[in-house]
Amino acid sequence: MKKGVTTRERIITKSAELFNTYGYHGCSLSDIMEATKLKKGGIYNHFKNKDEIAVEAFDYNYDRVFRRFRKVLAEATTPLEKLYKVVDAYVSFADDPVVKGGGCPIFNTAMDATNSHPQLKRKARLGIEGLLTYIGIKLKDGIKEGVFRTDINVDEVAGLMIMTLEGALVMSQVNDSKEFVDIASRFVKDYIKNNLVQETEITNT
Amino acid sequence: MKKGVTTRERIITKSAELFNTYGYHGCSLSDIMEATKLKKGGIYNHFKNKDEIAVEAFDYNYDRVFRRFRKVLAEATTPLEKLYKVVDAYVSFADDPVVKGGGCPIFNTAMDATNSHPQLKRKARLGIEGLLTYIGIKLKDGIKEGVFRTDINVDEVAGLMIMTLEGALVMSQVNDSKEFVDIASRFVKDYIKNNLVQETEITNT
Amino acid sequence: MKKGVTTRERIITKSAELFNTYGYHGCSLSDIMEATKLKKGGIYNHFKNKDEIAVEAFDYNYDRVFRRFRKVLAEATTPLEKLYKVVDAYVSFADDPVVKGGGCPIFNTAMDATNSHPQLKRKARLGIEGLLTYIGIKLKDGIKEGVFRTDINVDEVAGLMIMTLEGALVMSQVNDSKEFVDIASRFVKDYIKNNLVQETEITNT
Amino acid sequence: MKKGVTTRERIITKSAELFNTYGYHGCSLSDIMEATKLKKGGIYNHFKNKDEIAVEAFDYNYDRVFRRFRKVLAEATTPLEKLYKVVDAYVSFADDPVVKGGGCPIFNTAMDATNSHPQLKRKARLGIEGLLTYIGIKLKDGIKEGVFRTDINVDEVAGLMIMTLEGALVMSQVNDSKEFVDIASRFVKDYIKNNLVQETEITNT
DNA sequence: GATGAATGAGCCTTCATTCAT
DNA sequence: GATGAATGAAGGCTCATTCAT
Repeated sequence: MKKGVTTRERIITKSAELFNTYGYHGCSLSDIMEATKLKKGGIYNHFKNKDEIAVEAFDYNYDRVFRRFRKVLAEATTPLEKLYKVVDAYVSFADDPVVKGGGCPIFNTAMDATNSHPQLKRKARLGIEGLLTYIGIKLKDGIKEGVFRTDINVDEVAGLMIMTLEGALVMSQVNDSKEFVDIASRFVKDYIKNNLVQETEITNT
Repeated sequence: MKKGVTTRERIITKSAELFNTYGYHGCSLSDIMEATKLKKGGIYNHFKNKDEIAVEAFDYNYDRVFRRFRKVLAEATTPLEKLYKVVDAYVSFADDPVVKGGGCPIFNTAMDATNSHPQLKRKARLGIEGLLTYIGIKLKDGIKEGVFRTDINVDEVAGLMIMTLEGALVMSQVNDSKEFVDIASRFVKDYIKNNLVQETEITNT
Repeated sequence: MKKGVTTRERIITKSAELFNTYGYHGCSLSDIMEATKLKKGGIYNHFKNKDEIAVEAFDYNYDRVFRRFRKVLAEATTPLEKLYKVVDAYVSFADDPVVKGGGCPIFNTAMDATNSHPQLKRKARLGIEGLLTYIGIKLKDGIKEGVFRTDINVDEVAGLMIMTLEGALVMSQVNDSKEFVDIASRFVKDYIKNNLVQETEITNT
Repeated sequence: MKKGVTTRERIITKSAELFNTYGYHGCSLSDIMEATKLKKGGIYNHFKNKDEIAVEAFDYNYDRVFRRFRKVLAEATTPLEKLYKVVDAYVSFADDPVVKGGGCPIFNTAMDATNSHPQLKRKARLGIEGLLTYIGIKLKDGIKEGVFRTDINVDEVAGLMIMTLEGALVMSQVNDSKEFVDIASRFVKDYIKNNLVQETEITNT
């Protein structure tokens, strides 16, 4: 309450950045110590081990991702706008990272943990399911409202959007350029417009 | 002399697997020792440090990726077939990994090294450029032969194919299922058919 | 807090002996571990690396040298007595080493570090300057009090005393005998008596 | 015979420099490998271990010291000149080291080996005895020829000359200046003139 | 006579963790 | 709730040495 954030939160915040930047094995407790200005004991007072920190840091980063989505989608009103904004949110990851280290922390963790940290892998998997669900809901809403075609495979479309935009993020990160996210953004938006949107009016006229 | 080369290759082969599986920081020299049945000194007789191993391991994996592409594309004759086979090659990464640990080692390295290993990051970037170039050539060949539309943006299309398929690979890995690569495969192939291929017959009639 | 200081001091004390005995490269952290009954981590809690230990160990030994000087000179009252006692202090280095390993730690470090450890070399140089200054002060005091001749070159005389006595210490050490320090002692004392002391009586008569 | 020097000699020459520069523990076989452009095996063909190299390197350096003495004394004819030249030889160690690393290799080894390498310590002791004997002979020759006083203690004088000049060398090395050897040189020469030379003529007249 | 390949022990340093204070 | 002090294991790397070729 003192400074608005508890020590525990500070540890999570800082290590969330570190884990997203360097990965689980690339980030040591000394790094966390330095970042939090705490000593070993101070950290272990709040967490029983590094894994626990990593797991909570993931949760924190996961939350940040969805905060970003909600924030970017806030002003959108129609399902189409909302879906466009989902794309914009992904683009924003490149301009203004949700967390230091860049990219999408969910995807970053997925790659980092797949073969080395079952617990984090599981979290990452659930995280991606979360993304799928989130986008899925936007799609379903649009279908319900008659904006999107009724024959679209929601899971597939959501999956395609995610893989394209996430893949683009990685490529942009390693390339130090926004080029690929921009390409992905345009492509996905075109795809939405051309393949998801009901062409009722146009056809009818 | 023969033996030295063999040992060196064994070190590279084994550590290529280890680095692809656990990442640079997640794979220790002890791991390499165990995998190669060598002692530390034996390893350091062939490489001056861990970085050198990692770099050569990347080169090895990079080569494996393109060997796979060439192998899968071997029987394809037309540019369209070739492009389809590029997709199939990516799908094959999920069925039968080019290297232990799964996924695409170029992409894996990209994520692993982005914030922690400039040299590997550069290699990964060049690796992705290699992928872009490779697919770009297939596209250009198709355009030249009149199979693909002349107005396609080669770089963009190549980029889109890669980001989609690579993204799908990561999602499949963390999900322990081929689901997403299959979706990506179908999608990309449809895209090729519907958006890249010249619609000569239709036009002709 | 008390305990930490104690441990830190123990590390310095013990490694001061080891460095003086075996030199920087001849003394390993394992040696320090054994001497301090600490594990590596325990040592690195107090020092960031071997160099830092070596530097502080030098400071400690430097201090011991001057403590010895002060102790031996404590009872001396006149400048002449004091200068004699400086010689005695050097002799005492052979009988009862200021620090395990024997000789003069300042000189030992000088030789050990000259070509391999710039930081320690600098410390050793400053250490020798300290010796020169210390003896220089005794000489100047004697001059001021009219005991020593006014025309003596203080720096030269101090330098000559040091080089002779230090050289003798090394020779005695390698020879396992006090022979050379005794020779040096007698010589330097004669030199003081015959060349530094004002011959007032003779002149007066 | 090929290049005038055998491989064995090259190993000794190079490692003699290295040992004099860095000391026994500060010089590794890798350093010797690099300096000799040989591989491990190539070195171990000629020496059974590092100690053997170090011992022979010492002998080589010892020889170089006496070669220098002989060279500098070559033109001297009278015992007095010869003794002066002994001093000059020592001074030359500072201007033009007998062996890379500087100083007097005998003294350097003495300090390096005293507490850590009995075999080398013994060699260094014998080396210093050699210096004592060498200077002793010059003194005895001078006494025999009536140039030096008959009552001088040959061993003591030789010892004093050595400790002073060697001590000065160390101080000059750590100080990166010739200052102290010059002081020592002047002092020892004065001492020779004033205390060793027979004052027959002066007294007689 | 030289190299190449390998080893076991040791180097300095950092790791994650514990626990008394 | 935080620190200080300690640990055992492991990190990457170099050591001196051996021996088949």
